[in-house]
Amino acid sequence: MGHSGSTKLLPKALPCGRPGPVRDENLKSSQWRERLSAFLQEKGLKQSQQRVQIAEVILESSGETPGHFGIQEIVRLVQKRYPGVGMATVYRNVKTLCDARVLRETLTDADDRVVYESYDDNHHDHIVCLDCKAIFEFHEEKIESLQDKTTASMGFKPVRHRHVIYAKCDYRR
Amino acid sequence: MGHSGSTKLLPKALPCGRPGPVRDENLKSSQWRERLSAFLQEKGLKQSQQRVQIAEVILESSGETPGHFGIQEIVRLVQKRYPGVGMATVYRNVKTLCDARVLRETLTDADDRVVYESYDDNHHDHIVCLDCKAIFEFHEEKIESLQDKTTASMGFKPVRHRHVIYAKCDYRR
DNA sequence: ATGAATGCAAAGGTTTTGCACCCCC
DNA sequence: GGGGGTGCAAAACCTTTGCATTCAT
Repeated sequence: MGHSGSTKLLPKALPCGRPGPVRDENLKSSQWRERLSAFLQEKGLKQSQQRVQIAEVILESSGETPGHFGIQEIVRLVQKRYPGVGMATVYRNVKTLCDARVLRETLTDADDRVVYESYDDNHHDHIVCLDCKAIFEFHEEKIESLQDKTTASMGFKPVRHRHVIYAKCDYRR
Repeated sequence: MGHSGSTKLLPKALPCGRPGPVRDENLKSSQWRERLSAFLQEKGLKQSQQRVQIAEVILESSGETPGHFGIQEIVRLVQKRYPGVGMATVYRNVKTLCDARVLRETLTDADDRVVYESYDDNHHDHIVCLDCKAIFEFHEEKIESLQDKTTASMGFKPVRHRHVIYAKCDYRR
């Protein structure tokens, strides 16, 4: 469908009336294609049609929950647009796309499932709306630094973290 | 084994030399038994042997990783001490025990698996050691309040959160 | 040409379900 | 006695693997 290298996904209204989550950090079409291409070349892997198609579906699907997908959801979307692509291929390639830093495996949603999102060079954490399941992003530098401080004080070097806030929506009531 | 209603689990040293995680907030034997009993009564559920046995195994297993278990691990431990208890029973009851606030479903570990821990009336978050997989707990009030502030500023009411820091251990090097 | 990638189907693993039997209340 | 609970086995799911075939280089 009419997906250009859309960087900005429109904040379509949610059922509760709130503007949908905005994600304007999505890699541009040119960016991820190049990044993927370079990665595959470097690793001596092949640039198969399917790999690109899978990335396309995830990174350039407009509507819906912008940018956050479970694997089964990805399988469905891919097979809808490109029937014939096998499930195993999707599973194998989602991993590859993560290695290529085109996708990122991220928070587990309210039901503890792994979710994939467009790789974002800027770190962010998530707020999950318990009313409508939409996933929002936030970044609070003060939390980040307190976190590092706390970790260090316990004798650890922080590597990565997962900070998800599950919340109710003010709009709903 | 010699498990009394041990409240304090000894900080057995980890492979890296660090004292193991301490958890002195475990519900005392009398506490959880009472809490479970009350819950079951209130809900019109029955006080089956298995329910108590499962809780016992989880809440009063000394040694090992104090207080943090995956379901399969729970199944194994329960069946070791009480052979004959069916797997389905364990699955069903772990859920019940969570409802009863005797257990809590908590962070997903480094491999994104759900982990259960003794219900703790005081909130805490987790640091997972990427070197030895041990799970530590922390609580930083300043992070908590910033978190609430951020959530509110985005128009949400925080309900719960999951904050896990994956880190490398200073002891190891 | 040739090694990688794919699609399919089978295997593996985990969690849920259906049902006859059992046992708390 | 009756309704929830249990154990077992089957079913449902989800993810990985093996292998013959196809494809990119």
